[in-house]
Amino acid sequence: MNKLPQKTRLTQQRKTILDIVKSTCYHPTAEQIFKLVKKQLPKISVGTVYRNLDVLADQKLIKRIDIPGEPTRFDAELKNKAYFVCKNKGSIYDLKIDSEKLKSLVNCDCIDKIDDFHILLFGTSKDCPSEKGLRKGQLKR
Amino acid sequence: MNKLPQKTRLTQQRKTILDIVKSTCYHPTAEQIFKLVKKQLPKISVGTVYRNLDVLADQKLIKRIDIPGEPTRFDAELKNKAYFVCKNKGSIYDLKIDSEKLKSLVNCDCIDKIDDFHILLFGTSKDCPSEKGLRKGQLKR
DNA sequence: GTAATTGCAAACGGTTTGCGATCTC
DNA sequence: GAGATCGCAAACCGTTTGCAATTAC
Repeated sequence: MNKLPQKTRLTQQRKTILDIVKSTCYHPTAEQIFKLVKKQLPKISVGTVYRNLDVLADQKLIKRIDIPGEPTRFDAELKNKAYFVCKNKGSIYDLKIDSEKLKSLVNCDCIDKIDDFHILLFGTSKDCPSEKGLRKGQLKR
Repeated sequence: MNKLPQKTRLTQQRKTILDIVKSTCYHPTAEQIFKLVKKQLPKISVGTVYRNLDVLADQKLIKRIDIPGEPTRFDAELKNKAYFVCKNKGSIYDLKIDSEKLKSLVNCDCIDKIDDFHILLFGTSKDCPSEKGLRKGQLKR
């Protein structure tokens, strides 16, 4: 939610960062993105990554996923309305939630307008990944 | 989610911290709690506050409220299932949400069991506090 | 008595920022 | 050329931690 400049530019760095977020099926952290970009642009610095993620998020090209106690992750799939975090392995599954139905669950006359929501569910998944394999939404640690 | 000791003790510090969280109608941060406790126990240190908040949260006597980009807040009202964050003034309103209805909104066969959820709604409140007054749920900044 | 807890202070980790140099439009 | 962005490194800020001293049970 910073002030964007009047005209943003499509630099190599910004393009590469966006491509990486778009192409990963899991939801990488800034640190992970940094490492991945570095393979293509070895001179890039963390600051640049954070600044670009800020810009891209302000432009609504990507979305932040804030999980308490973990570094922020990023998602280029904007239609994901919620995330399910499996306790066992730290996997994250994307959930689509009907915004209108959700709003109807909320009873509070103090609310004028709901612009956005941030929903995390915690629990265990049925087919919880074994030690061996990595699955969609799972971070290597 | 740390390992609690076999027997926890009710120290002056822990009692005071719990009392403060229970008695405030807004949702204080660790820092704010620290300042308030200090009035009663001038020698207390931040570390003690954080450690006690951890213990109390593990004992389910209080609840964390994690709002992206802000320090963690604490709530002694455990029945609050969600929070509404007013963008204009940073006010937080407590919401009760029907857990079962919420779960029915989620369509994902990967989920085995939902233990907990964490819901934040962002928007504007009808009677948004003016510059003059402070209201329930609002932090002085 | 002994395990839990404290105060202190230093360290941590993710993120931000100020700067002069370098790009993009 | 002007403004946006970069790389670098230091700073930031909320939180955690190691340790010797103290306290609750």
